[in-house]
Amino acid sequence: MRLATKRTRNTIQRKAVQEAIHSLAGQHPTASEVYAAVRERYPQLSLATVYRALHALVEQHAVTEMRVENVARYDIGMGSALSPIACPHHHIVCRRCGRVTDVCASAIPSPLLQAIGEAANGFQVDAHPIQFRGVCASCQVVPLS
Amino acid sequence: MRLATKRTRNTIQRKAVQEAIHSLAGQHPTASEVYAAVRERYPQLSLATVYRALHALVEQHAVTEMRVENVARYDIGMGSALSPIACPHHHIVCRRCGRVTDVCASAIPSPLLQAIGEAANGFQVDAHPIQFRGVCASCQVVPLS
DNA sequence: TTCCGTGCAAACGATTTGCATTAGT
DNA sequence: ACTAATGCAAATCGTTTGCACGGAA
Repeated sequence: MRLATKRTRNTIQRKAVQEAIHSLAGQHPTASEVYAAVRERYPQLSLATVYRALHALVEQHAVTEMRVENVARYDIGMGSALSPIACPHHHIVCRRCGRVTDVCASAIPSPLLQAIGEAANGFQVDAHPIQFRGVCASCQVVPLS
Repeated sequence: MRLATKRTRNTIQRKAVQEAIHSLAGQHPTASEVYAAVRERYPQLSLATVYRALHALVEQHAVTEMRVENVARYDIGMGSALSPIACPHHHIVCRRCGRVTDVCASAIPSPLLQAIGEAANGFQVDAHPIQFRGVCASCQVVPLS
């Protein structure tokens, strides 16, 4: 279990990770993808530091984390002005190519979520992010294997 | 990538795994939890075999697989008569304790899913399973850390 | 008699951590 | 100065795989 520490110092590495996340906004990069992006500018920066910076940024809500098929993916926090969807949103994962698309959270009426919560023994359901699966537009034209 | 093979032989190990899944129905056990259950009766059965059996059973739709926070969890296939919810259903994961609860899929109207798909550049959204997050009834009474 | 399935151990990919060192504050 | 953050390598966790053997078909 990762325990919340101060995490306050503004190091160049942390700034670099934040920049990378911004430059990859909407692409939901994995830690390794962030690492690759960061390395173009700071080749000495280590993967462990990327992980630690990502955790710090998640704690500060500057970055959001999601998990798809065993790997963590990241995106800019909802507060960020650079976000393609700078509001609460859901995620749709393509069952074929694995890409993640955002959808504004307003799509799902909250009475529906309450009903679902009651159907689940009194669960209090989060309004977002809800994770959907499906087939994205580009994969729909590809014949299945 | 795991390629689909014959997987036809009815070994005692495979039957043991299937029984374990049935005895743990509705609990969404991990592979290790299935392993522990199976070992009570067959102490020599290996973890690798549990994984292989689970994959085989998923292929045959006798078992369903889901992923929560980096680990695969399993449940009996929807066709099974022993299922507490023997129909298409969604999953709600408790953000505090991690437990997974099923909710019948009929709760979400399909026009809504279509609208969501269109909002996501023409995604074709699966009717189930949709993964929700929230706080389960028992965790709601526990004060946050 | 085929080969598929098993058990074991080693390999794997993603993530975390211990430790000595560096660098924000 | 104080101490959080870094870089490296080793450790950990869940899962998969190579290989020789055993048991369904």
